[in-house]
Amino acid sequence: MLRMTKQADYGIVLMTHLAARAGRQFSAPELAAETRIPLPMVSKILKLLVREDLLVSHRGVKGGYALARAPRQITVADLISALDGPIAFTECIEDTPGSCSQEGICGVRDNWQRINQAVRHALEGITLADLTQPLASPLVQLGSGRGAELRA
Amino acid sequence: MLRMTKQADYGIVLMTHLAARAGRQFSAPELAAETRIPLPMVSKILKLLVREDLLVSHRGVKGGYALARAPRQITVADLISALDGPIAFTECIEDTPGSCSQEGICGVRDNWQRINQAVRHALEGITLADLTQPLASPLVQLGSGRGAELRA
DNA sequence: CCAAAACAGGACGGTATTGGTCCTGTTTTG
DNA sequence: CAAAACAGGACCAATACCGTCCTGTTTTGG
Ligand code: FES
Ligand code: FES
Repeated sequence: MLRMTKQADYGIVLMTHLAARAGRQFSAPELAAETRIPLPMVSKILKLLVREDLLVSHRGVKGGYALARAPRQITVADLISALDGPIAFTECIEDTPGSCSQEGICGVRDNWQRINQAVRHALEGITLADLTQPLASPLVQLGSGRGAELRA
Repeated sequence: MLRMTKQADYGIVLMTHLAARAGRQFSAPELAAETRIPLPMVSKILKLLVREDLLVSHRGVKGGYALARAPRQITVADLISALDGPIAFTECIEDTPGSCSQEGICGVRDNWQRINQAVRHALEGITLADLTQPLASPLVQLGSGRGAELRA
């Protein structure tokens, strides 16, 4: 089906929520209530995002989470990498040779890179700031944005 | 980890192999031998690709498979859709309302589309023809025009 | 100084999806 | 009519994911 994990999905919802109300600080229970995402999940996800330096946390009774950078400087690619691990869309991207049995005879090796780049590039082209804007011209910042250049 | 399934991975290898030697017809055992992919898998995948009209098959003793269209008209997106199902990168793309619990309060709804489009677009931008070319300047054939702005 | 609220960091099991094999047809060649 | 190859599924084993829970540690404020 080719989809990202629910963790990343949730993560984007949470971060968007946070970005739309930037400045303030939100606790996990608070975010869970507002997004209707089960609290344990919210908690788990936020913790991961802190470790990846996309959020900063404040402990204690009046604790909570806030964005670590400006919305414009957090991309969807960042979020997905943080929550689902590196964007290794195809199998043979590891730079370590020998990891793939094909290697010697494989005619696509280099092309995997190409595909990975394309996807990564597309995801890097979308920031949290973009996601908070209600998308004025419907779906058409694509051609002008990243990703199109891949094609020529 | 965000990767496509092995089926799609294999599929791309197989199709690239086929595209590089277009015109001819290859049997499943033949392809299995040349790509070192287990025969049952090869068979399974090729059958799927036939159903999706990306390959044409010929039965009988001297049977085999050949591309259904020109390499330039088969995109990586086609292959992935055929083998892994529709590219529904995020959860809430179904146009049928009610499929998501968030719906009412969700501020990202429209943005899922944006993300999906970006990924799909990127994958539609790569054709089999591209994959058969050994990619001259390493990963930098981005702006069709030779070595202009890349720099850095 | 202590209790409550919130973050930190893992461990854990149930479930869905995938990867891979195999079996039983049907079509074609010679 | 036998062999080679495609067609179409059924079928498990392993894996990854989703979601929960438990045991700390830090901060607030009475
Ligand atoms: S498939 Fe692994 S190197 Fe090509
Ligand atoms: S998350 Fe489903 S509609 Fe927004």
